[in-house]
Amino acid sequence: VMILRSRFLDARRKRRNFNKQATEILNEYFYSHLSNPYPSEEAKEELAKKCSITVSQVSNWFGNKRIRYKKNIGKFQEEANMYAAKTAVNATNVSSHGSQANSPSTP
Amino acid sequence: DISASQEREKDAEQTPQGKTFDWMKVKRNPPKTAKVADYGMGPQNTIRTNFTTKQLTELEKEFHFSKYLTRARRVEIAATLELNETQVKIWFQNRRMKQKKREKEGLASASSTGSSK
DNA sequence: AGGGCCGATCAATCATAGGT
DNA sequence: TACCTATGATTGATCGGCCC
Repeated sequence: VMILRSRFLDARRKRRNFNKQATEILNEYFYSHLSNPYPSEEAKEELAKKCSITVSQVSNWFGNKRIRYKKNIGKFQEEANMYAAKTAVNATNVSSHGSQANSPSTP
Repeated sequence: DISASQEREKDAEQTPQGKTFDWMKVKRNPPKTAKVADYGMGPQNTIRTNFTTKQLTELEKEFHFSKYLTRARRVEIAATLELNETQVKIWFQNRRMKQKKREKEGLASASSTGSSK
C-alpha cells in the first residue's frame, strides 16, 4: 500500500508552465465566454495553434480552470474583471465555424 | 435554442461582480463503487479507487491481448483482480480513450505542411 | 428495456514550478 | 533552505448520446 506511488512517476514530472502570452490568450477566451467556457473542438484547435500547445493541453487548461474557478470564485474575481475589461468583443454564436481569426498579435 | 443567445452577450462585457452560471453549479454524484460499508464509517467514503500496481499491470497485459472485453473475460479479470466488473469495464474504456489520444498526438509531430525547421 | 461504447468532463491528486 | 501556493497532467468515475 505504500509502493503504489510508482503509479505515476512518468510524464507530469517535468511540467513547464505555458508562455505568458499563451496564458493570456486562454484567459481571454475563458473570461469572454464565462457563461459557457466550453470551447468546441474547432475552437480548441485554434487556441492550440495560437498558443503553440496541443489540443489536449488546451482541454486540460480549461478543465483545470473551470474546476478551480468554481471552487473559489472570489479568488478569480480580480482576474475576471481584468480580462472582462480587456475584452470587448467575443464570439458570435455556436454552430458554424467562428470564421477566421484576426492577425496573430506581433511575433 | 433561443434562450442561449441572450446571456452570451454579456460574458465579459460587464459581469458586475461575478455571476454564477450553471456550469459553476454542476456537481457529480459520488462514485457508486468502492465502499467501506463495513463498520459504521463516519466520513463519506466513496473514494476514488486506487488500483494497485499489480492490478494495473494485469489490466495492461489484458489490454494488449484485446482492446475489448467479452462478458466472460470481464468476469474472469474482475475476479482475479478483486475488482467490480464495472471497474474493469470502465478501465478498459478509459484505456481505449487514452490509446486514442496518444495515437492522435503521436501522429502530430511530423506530417503537416513541413512545419518550421 | 437494457447494456456497452464514445467523447467530454469532473474531481481529486500528484509532482513540480514559482514566490516569500 | 523551508514552506506554501499556482499550475499542468493523470485518471477512476460520471453524464448525456447513440447504437444495437
